[in-house]
Amino acid sequence: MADPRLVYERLYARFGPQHWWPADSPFEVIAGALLMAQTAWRNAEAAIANLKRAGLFDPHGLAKAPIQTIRRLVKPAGLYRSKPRRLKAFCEHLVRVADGDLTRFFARPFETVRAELLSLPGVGPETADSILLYAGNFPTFVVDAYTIRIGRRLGLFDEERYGAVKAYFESHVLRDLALFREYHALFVAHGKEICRPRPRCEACPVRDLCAYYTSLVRRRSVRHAQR
DNA sequence: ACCCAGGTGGCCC
DNA sequence: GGGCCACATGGG
Repeated sequence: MADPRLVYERLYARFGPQHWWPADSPFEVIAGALLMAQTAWRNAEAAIANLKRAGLFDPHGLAKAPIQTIRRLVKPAGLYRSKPRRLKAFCEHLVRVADGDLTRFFARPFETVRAELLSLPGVGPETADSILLYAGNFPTFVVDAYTIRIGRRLGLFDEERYGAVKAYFESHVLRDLALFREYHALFVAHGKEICRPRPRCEACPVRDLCAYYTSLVRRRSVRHAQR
């Protein structure tokens, strides 16, 4: 079975450092995480740009702004009936518990912050962990659709449940902030370019480790032999 | 004209 | 716990 540390080395060698999360402040990481769900990143990016242009890109401002105003600005991110409310709800919460100060917000025990995030609307496990890892500097492993697809195809695990996949990486990879950040980012890079719904295995840097590819080749050679 | 994207919540069994 | 579905936009 493939070693997840070796997979990391290969992906890093192929794709290089990803400089993730793509944002210039912790608050932008959070806004991005909330607006990104089920949407191409460029659309979440456009929504953030609109908020910035409108001078409405800060916790206090968004906590006070009318939902209609936020809706108009974040429209390119889609799901406009839920995302504006999620963004506003987070900001209201942040203002309430930490006067809008993210440093204070994160200066509490990991489990406390994680449970709080999960209680907010639109914040599920992936969004919560992304925020904790990339904005809060907590070494917690982020699992997304790419992580599950790639891990399953490689044969690392046969699991789809968020907690189970997260536990797999946290027990098989050294718990390190920079490493966890880079690993997740590399999964996304690999998933976007290679390990897609229709995979491009010819260009895959880990295909020799991959259970999916191995069985693909086996089927192919059987068919060839039958001719 | 489809299919897809770095999910989440609601509802049912 | 699992299975299914709606949600909305913009790009391939």
